[in-house]
Amino acid sequence: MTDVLEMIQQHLDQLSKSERKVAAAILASPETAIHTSIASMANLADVSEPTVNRFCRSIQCKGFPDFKLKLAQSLATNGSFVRREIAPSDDMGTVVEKVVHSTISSLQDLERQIDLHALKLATNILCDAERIHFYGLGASGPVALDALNKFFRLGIPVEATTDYLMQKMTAAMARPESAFVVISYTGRTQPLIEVAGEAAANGGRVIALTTPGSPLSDVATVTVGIPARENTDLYTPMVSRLLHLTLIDILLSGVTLAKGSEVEENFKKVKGALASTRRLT
Amino acid sequence: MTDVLEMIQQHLDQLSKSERKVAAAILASPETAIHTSIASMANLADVSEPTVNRFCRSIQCKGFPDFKLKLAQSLATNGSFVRREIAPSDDMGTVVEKVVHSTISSLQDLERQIDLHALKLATNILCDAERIHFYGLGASGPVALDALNKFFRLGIPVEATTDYLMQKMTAAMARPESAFVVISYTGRTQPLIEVAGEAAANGGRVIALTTPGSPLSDVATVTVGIPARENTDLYTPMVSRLLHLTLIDILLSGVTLAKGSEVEENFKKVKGALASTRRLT
DNA sequence: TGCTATATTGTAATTTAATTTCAGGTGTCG
DNA sequence: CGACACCTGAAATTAAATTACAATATAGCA
Repeated sequence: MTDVLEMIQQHLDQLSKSERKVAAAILASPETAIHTSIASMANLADVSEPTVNRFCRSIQCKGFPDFKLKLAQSLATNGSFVRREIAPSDDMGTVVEKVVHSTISSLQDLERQIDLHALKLATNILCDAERIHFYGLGASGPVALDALNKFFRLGIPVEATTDYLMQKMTAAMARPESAFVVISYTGRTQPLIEVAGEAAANGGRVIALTTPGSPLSDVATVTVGIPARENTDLYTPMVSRLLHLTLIDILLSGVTLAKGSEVEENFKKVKGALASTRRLT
Repeated sequence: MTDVLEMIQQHLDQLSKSERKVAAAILASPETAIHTSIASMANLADVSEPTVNRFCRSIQCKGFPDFKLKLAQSLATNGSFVRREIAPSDDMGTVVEKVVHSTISSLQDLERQIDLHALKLATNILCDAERIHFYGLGASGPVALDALNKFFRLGIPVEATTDYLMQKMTAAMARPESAFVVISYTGRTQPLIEVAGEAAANGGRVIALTTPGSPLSDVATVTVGIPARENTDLYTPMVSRLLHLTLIDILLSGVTLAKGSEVEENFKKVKGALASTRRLT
């Protein structure tokens, strides 16, 4: 489902002056927009009724009623998961609710904002790679290790390096057949930028799992990620890893699909190997 | 917000015969109901237009348009996050959507099914602990390491052990002031059950992040987790770590709240230390 | 069984809302 | 400065929803 509010933002520059007035009025209070007729909507935006109608058409709706419907839907989906700070007075149930909802909200942001083209590029690089390196420092270290756990099932050599010196050494040996997935939430961690740059300079394909437009992003072949959210609150749960893990899930799913049957038997082998470590009762 | 579909079910016995026909038609395919006029709706239900209108009034709506709006909203909130398997024909956008929605759906399950009492107990154990150990093997290893990254800010000794022998050794030295967080999705990994049992036998407090009722759960002081979901699909993204990371977020939030101001300054120190590794441009 | 009272339903009229048409205006570019 | 394209809104048209009312069915009761 395509979100209407998003649609408005996207088409904002393609709208005429009066149509923009309508957009502004709706963005100012979407809740009211749902419950008013086209006439009062025209009043609120200080334009004529046909203009409101044209506005609806401009953002890919059949008409005003259709627009109201779509708006109601997107408010229903977006409104239910909000990011709220945890307060000292919260009980356990509230903490659970706030953490989970914040996480869901971030995932929704991810879905909306992710660059599909970049994702496709990254998938292609990973598919073609003869060897994959995952780099992470600090909080992103475990993310790299997790990626290792998932990707080694592809049946090609995969490494996760969380040690700066090891990263330097492996980056020095980069070749065009090597893919490097460099993980950093802010994309401003100096040592990581350095090794990513070296890997790229030596011919390696570098996929940055980071904030687009960040210094790390600049040295990478392709950047996969969404803008970092300012995070001033002490109690704010750290959703960055969650997002990166999900991105890695997405990349793995994409690669698995592309590689098809040759990978499936690897999955089965791994499942078999694990079975013997399990206790049934 | 009161759900319309729910409303229909509730008022079903208070509706007249023809109105029930309308209800049936709508429940049969709510999606169509949104996009049709009152006239065609009357046709579908084989009743007259005013009857459709009366039906809307009976279920606490102002009229047919209002009903359509409410219906659209409740469909948007309830139906939108479903777990769907990834198919070879999916394009990148669909893969993203399916992975993200599956993840969100799992998080919603977590919110609904989590045992708040167990969570509170676990938080208390962690608050009282003088030392915290995180144990994980295989895919849960990175989760343990991630927990380390988050919890060391509490200012007490924290360790993450992903090596079976190291786990055996540290478990042997367990004391009542030590808390052990043992992470396993299925709760059936034999070596982990063993070390968790040893830690408990030596007097340690053992928090199991795993499936309730599993063998690991049996040896633990308290179990935090939700039932494992059968996972037969090859392409199904692995959401278990996501859930465990979120649970750790929740635990940390709980402990941070309980400890209050003494922890806050630690957070600030950590932020300061990281700042110097960042590049601003 | 047959009658009345009440509730239910549909037809037609009315009202309301949304859309289209068209004319007047505004800005732009040669 | 004039011609063209493009906004914009007034008025007309069309479509949709609602109301009023009449017809029909249904239940209760003698």
